[in-house]
Amino acid sequence: MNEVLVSESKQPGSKRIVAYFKERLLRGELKVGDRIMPERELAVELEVGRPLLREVLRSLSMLGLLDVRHGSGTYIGKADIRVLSDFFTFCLSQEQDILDDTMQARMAIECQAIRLACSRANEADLARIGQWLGVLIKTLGDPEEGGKADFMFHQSIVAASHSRSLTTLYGALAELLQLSHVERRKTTYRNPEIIGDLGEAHREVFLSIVAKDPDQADQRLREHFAIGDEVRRKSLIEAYRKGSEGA
Amino acid sequence: MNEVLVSESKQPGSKRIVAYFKERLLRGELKVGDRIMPERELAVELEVGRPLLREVLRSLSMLGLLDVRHGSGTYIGKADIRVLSDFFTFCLSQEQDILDDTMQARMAIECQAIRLACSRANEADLARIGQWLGVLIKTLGDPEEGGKADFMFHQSIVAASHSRSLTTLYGALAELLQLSHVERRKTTYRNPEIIGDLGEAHREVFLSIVAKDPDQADQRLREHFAIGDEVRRKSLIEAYRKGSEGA
DNA sequence: TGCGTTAAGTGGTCTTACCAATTGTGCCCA
DNA sequence: TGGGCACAATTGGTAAGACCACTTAACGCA
Repeated sequence: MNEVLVSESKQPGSKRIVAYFKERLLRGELKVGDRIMPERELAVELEVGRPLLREVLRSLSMLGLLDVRHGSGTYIGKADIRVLSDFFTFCLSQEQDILDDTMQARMAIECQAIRLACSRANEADLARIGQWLGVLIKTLGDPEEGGKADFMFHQSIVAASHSRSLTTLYGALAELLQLSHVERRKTTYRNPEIIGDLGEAHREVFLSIVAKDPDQADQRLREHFAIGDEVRRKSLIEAYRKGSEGA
Repeated sequence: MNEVLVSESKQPGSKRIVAYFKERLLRGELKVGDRIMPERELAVELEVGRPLLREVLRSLSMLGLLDVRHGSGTYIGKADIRVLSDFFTFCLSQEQDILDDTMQARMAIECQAIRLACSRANEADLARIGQWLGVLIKTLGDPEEGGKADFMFHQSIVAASHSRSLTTLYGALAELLQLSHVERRKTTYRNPEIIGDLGEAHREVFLSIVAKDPDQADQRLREHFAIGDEVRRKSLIEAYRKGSEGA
C-alpha cells in the first residue's frame, strides 16, 4: 500500500481503490461503523468496473477493515487482528524451527507485559489470572487441556498489561503460541517431578505480579521459560539416548 | 479463515477457495515459487466464476501469499510482512494514544532482541549497528533524518538477534515505529543538552552489545527508553507552563 | 396504529467479451 | 545449422450486463 505517489488517474484501478480507503481512514473521514457508498456508486466515482472494485473490497473485508453485509451495505469494520493469526502462521511457518523461535516473540511480549501488569492489573485481572492458574494446576496431567490452560494463563497476564499494542501482537501469534504450548506439554507431561515444578513456577509468577515488583516478575517469568527450555533439552537428550540404545 | 468445517460443496464459493489454498499451503503441496493452476482452470475445478476467484486471489496477493504476474501466471509468494505495517497502522490507529502505547511493543521486542544479539550478532551485524550509530550522531540536529537513523539503529539491533519472529513483528510495526521516532525527535531536538545525551545513550547501548552482556544490554536499553520518556515529560511540562503564562 | 406485502436498494455470483503482457513455436535467412 | 523475428497461444486485467438473494423502507388496509 505504500506506493510512490503518482497521478491518481494514471494508477491502476486497484491501487486507486486502496488509496481511496487509506486516505479516508487515516483522515478520519471514515470511522468504524460508518457505511460507505454503495458498490455501484463507488465504482462510478472511482471510474472502475464493479468486479475490480469487489476484488479490493473483498481483500479489505478479509482483513476486517470492511464489514460487508449482504442486502444492507458495506461498513467500516474494526480491524480484526484474529485474521493475522492465520497470516502469521503462514508467514512464520515458511521458516525452520519456527515454534522454537516463536518463543522469542513470546518472551519479548510477555516479559514486557508482566512488567506493566505489576502496576496496571486491577482486581478483575488478578482474579482471572488466578482462575487460570487453578485450571492449569488441575490439568497438569493432560497435554491438551493443560496446554490450553497454560496459554490462557499467560494470555491473561498480557491482557492485564492493558497495552493495546502488546495484546494485538500477542493475538496475532495466538495460534502459533497455543500450538507451542501443547507441543511443549507433550514432551514433558509424563514426568511427575517436572509437572510439579511447572505448577510451582506458574504460582511464583502469579505471586510476583501480586507483589507488584516488575523486575522480580520479569525474572520469575524468565526463570520459568529457562526451566521449560532445560526440561525439554533433557527430554531430547534422554530420547536420543534411548534411540541410540535401540539402534 | 478458521471457519467451522462443513461440507465443502455447501460452503460459499469464497470460503472454498480460501480453504483450497490453506490446505495445500499447510500440507506443503504448494510451496514458495510454485506456479498454481491458471485462473480459468482453477475456476472450473472449484466450480466458481472467475470474478469471484479473482476476488480471493487479489486478497491473497495483497497479503503477499500469492505473486500474480500479468501474462505469466500466479505463483506462491513468500508471505510479505510489509503489508502488515499498513494493517497494524490501521488496527492500532483506531486506538487512543497509540504512538505512546506502541512504545510498549517496541520495548518488548527490542529488549528481547538485544539480549539475543549479545550472543548471536556477527561482525557484519556489529558493523551495521555501528554504521547507523555514526549516521545518528551526525544527524542529531535534524528531526527527520535523525529519526530515520534512530529507527535504523534500533532495527539493526533487532536484525542482529537473528530471530525470525522478532524481526517479523518489528517489521509489522515499522511504519508506526518510524513515525514514533520522528515525533519524539520533534519534541526534543531543539535542546542541545538532550541531544548530546541522546547520542551518548545510543553509544552505551552499542557498547553493551559488543560487551556481550545480555542483562547489561537490556538495562542500558531500558535506561535509554526511560531517558527519552523523562525528556518528553519535561518538554510537555515546559510547553504547558508556557501555555499557561501565555493564556 | 400496526401488520403484511411489495418494491426498491444493496451485496453476491456468473457469463461473456475484449485488452494487455508473456511465452512458446515456427519459419526464414545468413 | 543456428539465430532472430513474427505470430499465435496462454495467461492475467478489466468491464458490462444479467440475474440471484438479502435487507429495508414505504404504502395500504384493517
